[in-house]
Order: sequence, then structure tokens, then C-alpha cells
Amino acid sequence: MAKEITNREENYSQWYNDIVKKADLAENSAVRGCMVIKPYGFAIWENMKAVLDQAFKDTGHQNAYFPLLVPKSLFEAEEKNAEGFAKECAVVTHYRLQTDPDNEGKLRVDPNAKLEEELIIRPTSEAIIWNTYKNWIQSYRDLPLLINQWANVMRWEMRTRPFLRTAEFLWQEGHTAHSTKEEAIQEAELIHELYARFAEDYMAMPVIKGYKTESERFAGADNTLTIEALMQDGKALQAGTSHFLGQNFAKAFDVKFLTSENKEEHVWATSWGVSTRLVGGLIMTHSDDEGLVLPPRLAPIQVVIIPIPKPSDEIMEVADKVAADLKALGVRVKIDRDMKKRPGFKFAEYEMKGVPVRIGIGKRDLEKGMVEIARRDTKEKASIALTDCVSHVHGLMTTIQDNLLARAKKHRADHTSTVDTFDEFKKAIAEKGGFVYAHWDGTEETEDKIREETKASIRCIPVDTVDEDGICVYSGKPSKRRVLFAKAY
RNA sequence: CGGGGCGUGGCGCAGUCCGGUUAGCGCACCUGUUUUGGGAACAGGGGGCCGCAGGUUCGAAUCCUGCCGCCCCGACCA
Repeated sequence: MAKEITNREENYSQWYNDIVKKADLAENSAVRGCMVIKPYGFAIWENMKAVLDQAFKDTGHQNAYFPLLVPKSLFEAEEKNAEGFAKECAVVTHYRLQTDPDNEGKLRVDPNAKLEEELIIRPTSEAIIWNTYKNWIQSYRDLPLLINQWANVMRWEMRTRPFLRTAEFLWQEGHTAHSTKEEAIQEAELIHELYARFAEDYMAMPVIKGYKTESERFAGADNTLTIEALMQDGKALQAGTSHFLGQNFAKAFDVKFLTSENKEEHVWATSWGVSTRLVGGLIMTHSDDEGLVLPPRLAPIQVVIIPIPKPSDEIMEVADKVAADLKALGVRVKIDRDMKKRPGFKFAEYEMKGVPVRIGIGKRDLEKGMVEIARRDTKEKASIALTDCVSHVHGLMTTIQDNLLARAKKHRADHTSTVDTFDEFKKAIAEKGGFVYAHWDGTEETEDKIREETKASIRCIPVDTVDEDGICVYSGKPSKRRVLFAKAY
């Protein structure tokens, strides 16, 4: 069973790659660092997208779309932002190819088609968007401006991994403008909370909410709020960020508005995003050595019905009826009618693909008025009376969703330490892994030293922990609050 | 950008050192039959400019030169 999936213990990152491949989520493409998201993987992203999109709309945001290419002069306008992303930008320099005179059948870049100004393939869209907002905002009556875009972006990363870090990735990026600082901060916090709830309620992936230290902050932001999840291998995954941008972009792009008192002021801004990286987080939170495990709320197929041959009209009738009744309850259900594949093959296949519930309907069970119901999360199999099947399975959707969240929370609790000395710190990081709460003196110097010596970085300064006097585990200087450390993806 | 490795049917590989029948194996694929309650068996079949370009040779997947591409390990990152 579970042929060809590497055990997590043996090689976690190979296991991850195997899951991506065996569950048919994505594959490498002909383009360096860029993956092809296959239909099943894309369906998971589409489900995430649908929920988030609705949540953004419910909180007053509208979707729009801005260009892929950003003129270099706009890109460099906000200096910190430009600097932060400069090293990983793909740049368009020419607009035409021609047949190569020295190399028949080949094309070359037409040297006469050089662009006057280079175009940057967006690594994020603040620049082009703020240049546009300048024309949209004149008065306090134009505010707040609450825009989201679903888009692809490109960051020329040195090393890539499917979903977790690809050169091109899909995401949503919200860009809002406000008349006051307080309102912008509230917006950033609203989205931060929205992301955290999405992660827990839909992905069943518990997260720590907090804000980033200055060195980990988004380039061009005054504050970066983050949600941090703990993966099964004890490493942290930054799963979503929401930035308070202050007036940095408003000043860089000269976006001003008139207040009701007829005073000219720069607007206040936020930006926020989650990406296809969430799919990677989903995989690494729940899956096991048999394959993918998906929470029902995001699973493209929530229930698969496998008629167990010999094929018979009676079995198919029962399957159709069960499927129809489940659909009526809003359950995403598939009947596998492929009679060429044997049941054993299908069992393994749907386990690999993480389908939460499998219903086996065969002659032997049916004679007793029973069906077989298998849960992907616990791998339990049960014989259930056909008459109870639909309500039982419907109930399992919630049961499994809750169980996955509880399991992930337990894993996180088991891999979270609170330490007071650097020895304890190093031991916790090296032996146990996971999250470590420790006092920090607030300096970048200490942060860097700890990262160098332990590979662990400050994931965030959590918002939910209480103030508590202590001394920095590294420097011994006073500290008012523990921060969250971990090795990160 | 440094260090290591690899390019051979769709995928994974053998063959390369030491040149020589028709380039082979597993998986996948197609057809047929028997099967079908945990990854079916048998029979038959299709598919290769051996990464690209030169060179050496009677003869090159194999030797030589150049180029291209990819993967892994480090510095960068959602």
C-alpha cells in the first residue's frame, strides 16, 4: 500500500514532493521554477479562492485588475519597496523577436527592439496600483478605497518548491487607501483576523497571529501582521500577511486628498495577500504516509462512492440514490464508474488524493442492507446501515473537519516550548523543533545572532500573549514580552 | 554565483569505462480474453534524430571539442 510515497520520517521534503505528484496536484514545467497546477490541485485553490473572495466582498472590498508589467520608474518610486524586491525581479527589455541570420530556424531578440524603459514583471503590485490611485483619489469622499486583485506575480527565487515557493505564483493582493491612520490600522487588523479565521475554519490549520520584527517586515511597510502555522516537521510557515503601509506609498506616489475641512493630506494605506502557498501549508498540516489528507470544507471531492463489482444495476441504483441525497445536502460527491479499475486500486487512489470519506457499495454488504464507510483522517472503516448512510456521511463532514483541526492543534501544542535560557532555547530548536516562546531584547543584532547560531528566526511578536517581564535569552537584557521563534520555510 | 550530479520511447532507468548484430528493461499506453471486497493475470501491439552542434573513425548512445538544459547542496525569499 501507499506505493512510492516516501515516509515522512525518512525524508520529509521528499515525502512532500511525492504527495504533490501522487495526489496529482502539480508538476514541474518547462519553465525554471514554475509549476503546472493540475486540475485537482487547482480545484483546491479554487475552493480557497471562492471562500476568501466572498469574505473580502462581505467586508466591502471590490475586485479589480492591474497590469502585469510595471515601468521601472514607477517600480523604484517607493525606495524601500523597490530595494526589497530588486534582487528577484524579472525584467522585460525588448518587445520583438526576429529570425536569427546566423542560426536557421531559430529566433533571436531583435536588437533594434529595445524598450526605452524596462518593464518589471510585478513581484507585487503596490507601485502600479498607487500610481493609479493617484488619479482615483481627490477627496475624503473617495475614501476608503477597498480593492482586491487576483493575480499572478513573479519572484525570481533561487530555489523553488511546488506551492511553497515558485517563481510565478497565484495570489490575491488587497490594496486599500484610508483617510486616517487608525482606519488603515483597523483594516490591516480586520484582514489579519479574516486570514486567521480562514486558516482555522476552512484549512483546519491553526495559526499564531502576530506582527513581524522590523527586519522581517514587508519592504515599504510600517507594520506587517502575519499568521504563522506549524508544519508537521516542526518548521513554521508564514501563511498570510497584512501590512500597514503608513503614508509611504501615498508620499512616494503623491496621493493626496482633501479633508472635509478642505485640508490636503496624504492617504493611509494597507496591502495584504495570501498565495498558492496555502496549498502547500494544507498538504503539510494534515497529510500522512498514505497520501494527501484534505479537510472536507476545501476538498474538491468530499465523498467518493465506489461501486464494488461485479457491476450490477442494483448497486448502481443505490449509488445514484446515495449520491443524489448527499448532493441535496450540499455534499460534493463523486461516483467512480470506471469498471476497468479494480476496487483495491481505487481505494488507494482516493486515499492518495485525500478524499475525506469513501463509501463502498458491494453486493455482499447490500444483501445485509449495509454499506462500508471509510474515513480518510482516521483510516477507520465502518459498516453502516444503508438507511443511515446519508445522514452519517453528512455528519462526518463536520466530524472530520473538527478532528483535523484538533489534531493539528495538538501537534502544535506538543511542539511548542517556552524557554528562559539560551541553552534551553538551542535544545528546544535542535531536538524538538517547533515553536519556541522566549524573551528577546528587541534588537536586530540579537535577532541576527540567534538566527546565525540556531537557524531559528523570530516568526512574529504574537498579539495574543500577555506582557511579562523577563530577560532576553541571548543578551540577558530586559524584555517585556515573549516572542515566537522557529525555523521557517 | 560557487560545489556536486544528470540528459537514452510519456515516466524511471540499464547500456557509455573498453566504439561493432535489430539500443534493452520496468512502469504507463493500445487491442483481446479471463477478472474485479485493498494497487489483477495472460497474450499480442505501438512508440527512440540516445540533449544540441561539430569532429575522429570503415563504423559513435559509447571517444574528443563546444554549447544548451535540468536536478541536488549553500548564500536570497510569500
